[in-house]
Amino acid sequence: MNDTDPGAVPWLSADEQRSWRAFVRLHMKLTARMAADLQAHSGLSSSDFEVLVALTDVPEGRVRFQDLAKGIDWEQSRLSHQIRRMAKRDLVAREECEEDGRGAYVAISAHGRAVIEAAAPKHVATVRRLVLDALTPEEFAELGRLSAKVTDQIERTRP
Amino acid sequence: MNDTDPGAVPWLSADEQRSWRAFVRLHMKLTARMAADLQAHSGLSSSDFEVLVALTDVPEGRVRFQDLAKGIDWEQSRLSHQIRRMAKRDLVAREECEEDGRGAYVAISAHGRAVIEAAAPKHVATVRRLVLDALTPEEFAELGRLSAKVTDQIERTRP
DNA sequence: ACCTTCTAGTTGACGCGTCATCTAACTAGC
DNA sequence: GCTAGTTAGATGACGCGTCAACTAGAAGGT
Repeated sequence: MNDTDPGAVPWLSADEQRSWRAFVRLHMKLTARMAADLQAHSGLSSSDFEVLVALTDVPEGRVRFQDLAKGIDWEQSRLSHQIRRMAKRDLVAREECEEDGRGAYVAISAHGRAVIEAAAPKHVATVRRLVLDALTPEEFAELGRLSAKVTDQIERTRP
Repeated sequence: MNDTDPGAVPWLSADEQRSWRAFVRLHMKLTARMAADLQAHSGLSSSDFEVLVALTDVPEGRVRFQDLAKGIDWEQSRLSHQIRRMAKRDLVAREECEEDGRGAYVAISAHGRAVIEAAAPKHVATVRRLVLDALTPEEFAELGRLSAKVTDQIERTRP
């Protein structure tokens, strides 16, 4: 925990540390605010939102569990729990799968569709207000570019 | 959910959407990987780590609950739960506060100190490997600058 | 047909974070 | 001193996410 500790793995320089902390701080603040906003305006958690968006992205409004999990990069068990809770609130419904007796579809409900269609524009507005409006278009593009670059590195560096 | 929907709040352009999704994806991947890494190498959660870092940042190694909560920007109740769990694992200890009968200190234990001192260099190495190494110094500085800019905007825009 | 093996999804336990609520102790005004 | 209001922190309930079993159906070889 000491920068001058000899023989230690090099700590971050003051500049690096400042950048890193700014970055971490942004993560914290942004996720917290987006979640609060979504909850306040639409009664949805970020997870609810993510699932509903994925379901409205396919025309039929229903997807196999497995495919949905892959699509949003979730563990399958997490999805199972989430869908159970969402079904209880009538945002989605489980449906049997005729082709494969083990499988199941998760389908968006009419209510779920209404909720997500009301929530989405507010969500976009929040993204605009909190992020897009803070940056020039060039800066925002750069942020995206740098993000992609780091993500690539993360995926290249296998655990 | 439709870009061409007239009268709707403007959705993001294709470019904007690509940048935004890259950014969100980075958040997801990075937090997941960092947490997994920390857990694997040191048996600590990100929360554990954050608390221990805050505690080693003060020379006495003990801080009042309230101050600690403010320092790491946590809800007081969250901290209370977290400290209870950490105390059970002998990473920290509660200590009474003589000056204020309501108050309490949370103090890092010898074991906690050993754990964090082993964990910190590995954590820094991971940050370097996953993020710093993906970018030029200029790019990393730019990432920090943009992060700070957006964070400012978020804090300016009060909920 | 039978038996392994794989795959789809579920479930229960447990750690985590939030919210609302509670207790105890400090502070101010009288 | 007493009382009202505030502050420090704890606690219980509940939703969430992970991990490790577990169930049931599909596939493929014999």
